[in-house]
Amino acid sequence: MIKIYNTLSRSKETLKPLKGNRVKLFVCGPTVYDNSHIGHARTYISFDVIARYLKYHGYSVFYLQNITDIDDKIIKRAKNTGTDPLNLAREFEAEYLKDMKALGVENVNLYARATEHIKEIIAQIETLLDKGFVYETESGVYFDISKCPDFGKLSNRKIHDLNVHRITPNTDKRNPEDFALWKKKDEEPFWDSPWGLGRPGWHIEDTAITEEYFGSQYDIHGGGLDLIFPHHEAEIAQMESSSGLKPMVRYWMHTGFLNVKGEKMSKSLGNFITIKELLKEYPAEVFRFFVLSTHYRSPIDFSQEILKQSQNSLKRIYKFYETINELLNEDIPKNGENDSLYGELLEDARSKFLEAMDNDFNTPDALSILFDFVRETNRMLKEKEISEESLNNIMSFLKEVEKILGFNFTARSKKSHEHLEGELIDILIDVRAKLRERKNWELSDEIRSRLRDLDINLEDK
RNA sequence: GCCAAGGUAGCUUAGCGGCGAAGCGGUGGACUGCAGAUCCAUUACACGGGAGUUCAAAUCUCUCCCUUGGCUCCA
Repeated sequence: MIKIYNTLSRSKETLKPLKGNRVKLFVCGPTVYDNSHIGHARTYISFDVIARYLKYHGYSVFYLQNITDIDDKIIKRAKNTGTDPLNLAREFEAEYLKDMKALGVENVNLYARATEHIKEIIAQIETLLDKGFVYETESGVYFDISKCPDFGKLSNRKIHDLNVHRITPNTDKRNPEDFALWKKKDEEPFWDSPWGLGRPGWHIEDTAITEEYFGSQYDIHGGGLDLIFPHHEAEIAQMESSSGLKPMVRYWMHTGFLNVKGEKMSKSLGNFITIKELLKEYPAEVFRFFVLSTHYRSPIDFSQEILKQSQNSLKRIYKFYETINELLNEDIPKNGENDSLYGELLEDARSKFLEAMDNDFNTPDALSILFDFVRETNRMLKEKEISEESLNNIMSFLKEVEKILGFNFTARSKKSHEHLEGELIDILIDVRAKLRERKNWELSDEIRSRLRDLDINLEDK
């Protein structure tokens, strides 16, 4: 039984999908006007593991993500760089997908672009107009928040609390809190609509897209903590008003921020590190470990030092994998008298590991159980002979773990043996040079002749 | 002002009513020709301050302090 912390109820609830074992998961995707930073990566890695675990648990997951490819920021950036907004969006969408691939985020079934769902967006706005929840002005179409008494239920806000504004509200709205569904624009990029040329507001694309692929009600909606208000609040207002069905989403999940020196990492603060920059210095799995060593809802503070710690911690698990792997290549008995001892240890670890994951995807807890298992097994290996069967069982558990958490122990072992040839030869050459300095001709000649056997010819000047 | 998240050993974090947690780091030891890995031990008076509830509180209540975020675009 999986428990999920639901932002809406502020408590953990047992996951019960709307239909059988099918889970419809939607996570807000990026606005593609620039390279993504590691704060975004934190969120997408978190949901990657969530999707992985749901699948492991036997759910059939439809993981949908939108791509915001039309937006003021995109247009502004395009203007500044003298490019076409939609081309710019395509370019950074490709970069985003590359970044995700590099991070091992690979469980999204469908990416849906806002600009390819203009028809659905318009249809939804029309429904809302017919039902009287929205109104048209000279500048666009707006949602009338006063028609939606439970607006604010996700962020625990009352409409009358929303009277502090740091920017001057657009004056042709009825209430300052009303938000745009359609912005009338006579400048490209624009689309034709019943209200003239223009482009969609930010919130409407998500509900139009989810309605198209999921229907008006679905299981899980995720995103960063910063989207709760106003974005997700607006989504609820749009979808529940348009369909008349509540709730639009059964479980709202929000990831905590990634901070740097206690401050939120964000584009506007300029304190961000892009995913590409990060991956130049550290392997993706180190960052993944760093993300998973904190619960997805907690804030996480980024620094080089902590990443170094993560790297060391992860090494411990990798070493353990290698130990098991090496033992498997040795000549050992198929079965042994200690099988039940090893089996007990393993089953205990496995059930606790899964229990931790069941509990709102508590990856730090799960990792700590894994470390316990590593230590205890290492200890037992020193004293009790292990059999092939026990080793195989441990190995299959490690494979489960790597699949759930998205690590790749095997590839890592391989990687360390690739592209190594040249460097190994350099070492031999260096050592041989030192031997020759000491006039140890016998050993240096042996190195040369054995390399020649491998078709590698060294010629001394 | 209003909402939200957080303050747990040197560091990063689990735990969220009752057996003094995990990893990293430090120190000592075992094993090694040496190193590494591994194991053992140890280091850590652990729970922001104060009051209360309870047989029992890091865990519940109240209050105060500190940090961060949202109320504007934001994963």
